[in-house]
Amino acid sequence: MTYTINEVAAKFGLSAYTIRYYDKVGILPFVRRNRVGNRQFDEVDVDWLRLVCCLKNTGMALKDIKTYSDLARQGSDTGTTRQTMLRQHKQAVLQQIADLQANLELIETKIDFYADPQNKKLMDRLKELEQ
Amino acid sequence: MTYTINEVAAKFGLSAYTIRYYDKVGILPFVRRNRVGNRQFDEVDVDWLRLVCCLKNTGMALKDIKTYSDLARQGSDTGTTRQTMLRQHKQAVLQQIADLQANLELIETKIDFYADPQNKKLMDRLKELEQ
DNA sequence: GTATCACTTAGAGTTAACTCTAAGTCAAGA
DNA sequence: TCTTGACTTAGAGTTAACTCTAAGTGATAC
Repeated sequence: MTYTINEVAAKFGLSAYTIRYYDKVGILPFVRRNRVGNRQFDEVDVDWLRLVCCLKNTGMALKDIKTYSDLARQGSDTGTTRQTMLRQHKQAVLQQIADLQANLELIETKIDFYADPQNKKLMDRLKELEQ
Repeated sequence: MTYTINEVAAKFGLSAYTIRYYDKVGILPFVRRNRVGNRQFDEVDVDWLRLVCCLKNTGMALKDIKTYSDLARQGSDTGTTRQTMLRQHKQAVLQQIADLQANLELIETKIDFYADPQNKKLMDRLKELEQ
């Protein structure tokens, strides 16, 4: 089973432009072409793109995904280097989650603040300045 | 107690350029100036900037933070509207955390994949193509 | 009094990540 | 055969969020 560029784009909620852009910057190293020259994505390519999207959606910059892709293109000798990259990225993701949870507390505090009518005056900086 | 632009920049890990940019786009609506015209941040401004950073760091676009700021500038009548914005943003943040946790699983799977020497061949797409 | 320093402004430049346009190729259907 | 549709490319344009430059002001240090 193979997929066209529009099929994989739909599968991952991306545009065909984006997929071509990813190919252009070199993070889709294995995608082959049919006789006409159109990209033909197989299951391995789809799995690869899933990982690319995962790394992108967890905040990895495309230039770092490129580094990772270049290692993959070099073959299995780079396995431990790739693993190290993912381990470090995992820590970054854990940190992101912790940061989001900390920020969530401030957002919740602020929501509660608006719920209390006693705070009406504090919601209005200009009134404060008049005094 | 008041702070200069460089002091608040340091406090929040931003550059003075960024603070001026935030002021320019209108998300620091209450900051006053001293006789010379320099920005003078008081505790309320610092609290406001803390919230701005919180919203920015949880993925709210500056144009939405601007909308929120404009509401704040209009006074306490907009309290419930602001609360609604924060409630919706809270849901978006919870979704982000859930998405990060889901992506984390794929990253962990991939780390484990690299840990198993049995997968050496699968790490090398080119070898696969030779067969 | 002059140099230095921290600030000011308007506006230009940068970067990442797309997003689109224009021109072209090929295959299938009427 | 002609048109339609899905793809191709190179390269230009867009957007968000800064980031910096140039020129200027006013207070303090020598």
